[in-house]
Amino acid sequence: MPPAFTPLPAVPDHPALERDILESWQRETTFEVLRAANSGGPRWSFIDGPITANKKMGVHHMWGRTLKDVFQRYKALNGFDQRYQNGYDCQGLWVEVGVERELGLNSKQEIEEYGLAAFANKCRDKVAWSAGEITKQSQRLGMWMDWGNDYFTFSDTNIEYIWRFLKVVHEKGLLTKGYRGTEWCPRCGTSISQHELHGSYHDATDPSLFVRFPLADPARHGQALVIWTTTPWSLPANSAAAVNPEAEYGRLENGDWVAVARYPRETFVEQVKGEALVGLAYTGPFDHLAPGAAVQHRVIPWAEVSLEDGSGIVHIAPGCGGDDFELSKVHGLEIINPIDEAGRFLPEFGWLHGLSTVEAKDKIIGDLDERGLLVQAGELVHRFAFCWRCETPLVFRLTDDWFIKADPVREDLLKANATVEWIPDYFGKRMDDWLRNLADWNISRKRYFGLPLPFYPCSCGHLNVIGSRAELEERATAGLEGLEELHRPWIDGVTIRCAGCGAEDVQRVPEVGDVWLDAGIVPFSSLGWMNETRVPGGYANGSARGLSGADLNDHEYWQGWFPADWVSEMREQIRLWFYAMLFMSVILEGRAPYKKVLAYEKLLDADGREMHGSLGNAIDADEAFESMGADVMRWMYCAQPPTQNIRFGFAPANDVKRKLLTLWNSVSFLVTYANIEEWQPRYSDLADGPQGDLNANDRWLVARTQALVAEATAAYEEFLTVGVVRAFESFVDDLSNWYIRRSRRRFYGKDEAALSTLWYALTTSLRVVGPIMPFLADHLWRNLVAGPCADAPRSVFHAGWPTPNPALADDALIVEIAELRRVVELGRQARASSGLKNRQPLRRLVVQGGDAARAHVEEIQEELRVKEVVFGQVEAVQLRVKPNLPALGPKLGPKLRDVKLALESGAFEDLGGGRFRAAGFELEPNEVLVERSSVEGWSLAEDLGLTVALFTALDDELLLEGRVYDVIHHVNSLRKDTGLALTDRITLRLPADDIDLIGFAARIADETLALDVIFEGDEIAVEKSISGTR
RNA sequence: GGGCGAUUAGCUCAGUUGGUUAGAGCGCCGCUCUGAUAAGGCGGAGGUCGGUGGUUCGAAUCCACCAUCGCCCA
Repeated sequence: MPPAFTPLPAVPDHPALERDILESWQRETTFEVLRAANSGGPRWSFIDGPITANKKMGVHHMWGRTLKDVFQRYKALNGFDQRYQNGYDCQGLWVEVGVERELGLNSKQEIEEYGLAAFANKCRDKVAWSAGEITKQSQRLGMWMDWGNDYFTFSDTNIEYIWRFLKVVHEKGLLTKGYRGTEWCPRCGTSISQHELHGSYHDATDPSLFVRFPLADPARHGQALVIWTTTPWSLPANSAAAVNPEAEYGRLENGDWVAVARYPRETFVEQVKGEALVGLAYTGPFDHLAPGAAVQHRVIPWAEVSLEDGSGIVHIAPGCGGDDFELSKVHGLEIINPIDEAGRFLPEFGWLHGLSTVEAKDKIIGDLDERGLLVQAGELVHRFAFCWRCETPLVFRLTDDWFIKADPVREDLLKANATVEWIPDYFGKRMDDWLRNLADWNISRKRYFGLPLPFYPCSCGHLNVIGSRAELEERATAGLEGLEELHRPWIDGVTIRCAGCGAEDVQRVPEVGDVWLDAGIVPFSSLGWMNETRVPGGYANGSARGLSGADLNDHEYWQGWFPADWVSEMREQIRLWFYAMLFMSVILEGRAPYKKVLAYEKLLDADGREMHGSLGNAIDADEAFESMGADVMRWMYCAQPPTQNIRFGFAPANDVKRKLLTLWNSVSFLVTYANIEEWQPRYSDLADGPQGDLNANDRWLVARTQALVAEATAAYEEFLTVGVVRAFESFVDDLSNWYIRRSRRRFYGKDEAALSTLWYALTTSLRVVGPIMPFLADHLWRNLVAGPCADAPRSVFHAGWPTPNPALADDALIVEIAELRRVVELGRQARASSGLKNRQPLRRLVVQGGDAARAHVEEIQEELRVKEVVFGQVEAVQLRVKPNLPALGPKLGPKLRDVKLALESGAFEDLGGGRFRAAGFELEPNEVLVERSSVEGWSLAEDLGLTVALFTALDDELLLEGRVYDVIHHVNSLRKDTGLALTDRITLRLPADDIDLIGFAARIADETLALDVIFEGDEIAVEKSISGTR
C-alpha cells in the first residue's frame, strides 16, 4: 500500500503552494461549486466598497481585501448565500489627474485643447487597465469574488441612479445653488469639498505681516490701525478691519493703534475699548486699484479676534476667507473676489493682473514697504490645506456650486447611524461627530470625466432636474444622436425643453458630480432599487460596456439584499463612503444602508512611518506575494486589532512564518509516522471524534480542539479576526508543545488512538483557520484529508464549518491538564534553581495544592525526571501568610490594613486546619494564602495556591543513573557530530572505567540505536554498524 | 480651539467586572533535548504601567488636570 500522505519539505514554500492551490481551485471550480451549494440558503449581504481603479494595489489595500474575503469565506462555510460582487470606482479627480499626468497636461485649458472626447476615452482605458490589474492581484491574494460581474460606477446605470437621487433631493427642496466660499485648488480649477480635505493639512511657512491702515477721519490724521495677516494676496480685497470689542486698544507715540495686551511693554498715549473704534473709516491698503477704491473700509467688532497672536486687529477680506465671508453677511460688507479659476488676479487688479497668489506675495510686501505701510514682515509656520490630489496649496475662493442641504436631514442621519453596530464602537462616535458638524454637501466639480449633473436651469428661472435617461430622451430637443454615453462631452450636446416656460434650448450646467455620489448610490444601483424587471447584463452600459457582465437587478432582488448585513473599509471612509451611502439611503429610504461596519486603522511600515514611494519604504503587493506569500500577509492583517495601526514589513512577516512553522512541523510529524506505520485516517472521525482507546491526553486534545472551535466561532461572529488568530496560536502551541511532546513515543509504534487524535485535531484546526489562511489550510487539507479519504471533499472549503460536538467537550479535563502543566512548570523552576541538570534524576517531589493534577503522577515523574511524586503537605520551617484580598477586602474594609501588616510582620497565630488569627481577627482558610520558604535540602517553587518542593539530595543510585543519562547525551551528540542519519545503527564503545554502567547497557543501546555496546579503551566512540538497520 | 484614541520590558503588543509577585512574542544571556533536528523546549536579566493629584482597604485599570503622539473637526 502506498503511503497515505505526501511527505512535507522541511519548510513551506508559501508562494509555490499558493500558486498550486490557485490552480486547483480553478481546475476544480472550487468557488463556483461552493456558491452553488449555498445558493438558496440563508442570505448574508455584504456590499463591497468600490476601489478606485486608477492604478495597481499596494499592500495597504490588502488589509481590507483580506478582511472582506475572510468573512465571506466564514459565512460561506456556514452555508450563507452571498453576492460576492466586487466594485470599481471609475471617475472623478483621481482618474482624471492620473491621466492628465500621463498625457503631460497641466491645466484645464490643456485638457480642453486635447479634446474632451479623447480625454474621456483615455480615462476609460485607464480604468479598464487598472481594474484588470486589481482583479489579478485580488485573485492572487485568494479573494473569492464574482469576478467579471463587477460594478463600475461610471456605467450609465449607476449615473442614472444618481440622477434619480438628485431629482428626489430637488423635489424635497434640498438642492441649492450657492455663491459661497470654498477651498479651491488653483491647479485643478475646482472647489474642494469638506470631506476631501482629509489629511490635506500640512505645516507650511507663510508670511506674517503687520500692515498700517491709515485712519480717514481728519481728527485722527497721522494715526493708523496696525492689522495682522498671513495672506498678503488677500489685502487688495480688504473691506474691513475687525477689533475685539471687549479688548483694550492703545495708540503708540507714532500713531499706530494696536491691542494693549499684545504689547505689554509699550506705553500708550491713548487707550480705549475696542468698541470705541468700531465704525471708524480708514484708507484701504490698495485703494489705488479700482476694486479697493470702490469700498468703504471701516472697523467692525468681532468677538473672535484673538489676543494670542498678531496685533489684535484683523484684516477682513470676505472674498478670501470663510470667517470673513460670514462677517460680510452680518455687517453688510462689500465682497471682492480677486482671483480667477486658476488662482490668478483678475484684470481689474491692474499691476497684479495674471499673478498667482504665491507670485503676488513678494510684490505686495515690497509695494507696502515702499509706501510706508509695512510695519513688520516675518514668517509663521502653521497648518495649511493642500489639494489631496496634486498637492497644490489651496486658496479660498468664492464660486457658484451646487449643494445638498445638511440641516434638514441631520437628525435623520443621526437616528439612522444609531441603528448601526460599529466595530470598534468608537468609530460610531466619529460618525456622529461628523454628522453633527456636517456642512451642506458640495456636490459639484468644475471638471470633465465624472457624473454629469442633470441640472438644466432655464432663463425663466425654472430649474429642470432630469431623473433618468428615458426622461432625458423624452424632453430632448437636440443632441440625442451623438449621445454615446452619459458623459461629457456627449451629454453637453443635448438640450431639453423647459418644464416651466417651454423654452426649447435649455442647456445642462457644465459641472460634474462629487465621486462620493458615485459610490454612495451603490446599495441602490447595484441591487436594482425600484427597477421593475431584471435586465441580464443590464448594469454594464455606458463606459462600463464590455468591462462587466453585471445584471441590472430588480426591486424584489433589492428587497432581498438591502440593507447590507456588513460592510468593511478603512477608517477614513467614515466621512467618505460610509457617509455618502448613509446620506443617500436616508434620503431615498429613510434608513441606514448597512447594519454592521468593521473599520480599521492605518497601514504603516515596520518602523511606524507611512509608506511612501519617495521614502523607499513602500512594499509592492506583487513583491510581497512572492517573498512572503499571501497567507503570511493575510495572517499579519488578521492578527491586528482594528483599533491599531498595523506595522507591515518583512521582519514581522518572518515572525509569522516562524509561528506557522510550528503547525507545519506538527503536520509533518504526523505525516512522517503515519506513513511509516501505514496508518489510514477515517473521514467520519471529523464529525464523531477519534475512535479507539483514548488516553487522558488524547481526550484532552479532543476537548481542546472543541474549545478552539468555540473560541474561533465566537471571534468570527464578533468580526474580530485577532481573536481567531490568538485562539489558533495558543491551540497550536498546546498541540505541539504538550500533546506531541508527551505522546511522541506512542507514534514510534502504531498507536491508533494517538494517530487518529492528532489527525482529528490538526484537521479540525485547518477548518477553523481556513478563512484566514486559505492556501495553507487547503494545501494541508488536501494532504491530510482529501488524499487518503475517498469520501472527503477535495477542498476544506467544501467541508463546512465544524459543528460543536458536546460529547467531545470536557472543560474539567482542560482544567486538569492546565493544572498539570502548572505543576510541571513549577517543578522546572525548582529544578532550575537547584542548579542540577535536567538529566540528573532526583528522588522526590512534593506537591501541595494542584489537586486536579493528582491523576498525572507518572507524567510529572517523566517530565521532571523524579522517582517519586507525592501530593501532600510540604514540610517547611517557615510559613508566610498573606491575606486573600478579594475575600477579605469587602469583609474588613479599612481594617484590612492592620491584618495585612500583622501577617507581614509574622504577628499571627496558627489555629490549625488552615485557620489563623491576626490583629484580632480569625481568618478562615479561604481568606488567606499560605506560602512556604525553602528548607535545607529542598528546592522550592510556588505560584498561586500551589507549592512544589524538590528533594535535591543525591544518593549513589541517583548519581549512577545521572551518569547513564550523561553517556546517552554524549553519544547522541557524537552521532550528530559524525553526521549519522537518525535511523543509523551503531556500535558503541564506552570507556572500560564505565564498566559499572553495564547494568544499564540495554537502556543506553536503546536510546542511542546501538546494536553492540563494548566497554574498552578510555574514550566514548561510535561507529556506524553494518549489520543492518532495525 | 473642540472631539476621539493612545502612552505598559530594548522592539511589537496583551492585560477581562479595580485584587496579592503586571504578562506574551521577538531580541539578549544561560541551560536543555537529540526519533519534528539548518527544528524544539526551559530558565534568567530587563518595567517607578507617560506625569501629578484624587476616589478606594486596594489603581496599569475609575476620576481630574498636565505632557507627548496619532487621528477627526474648526
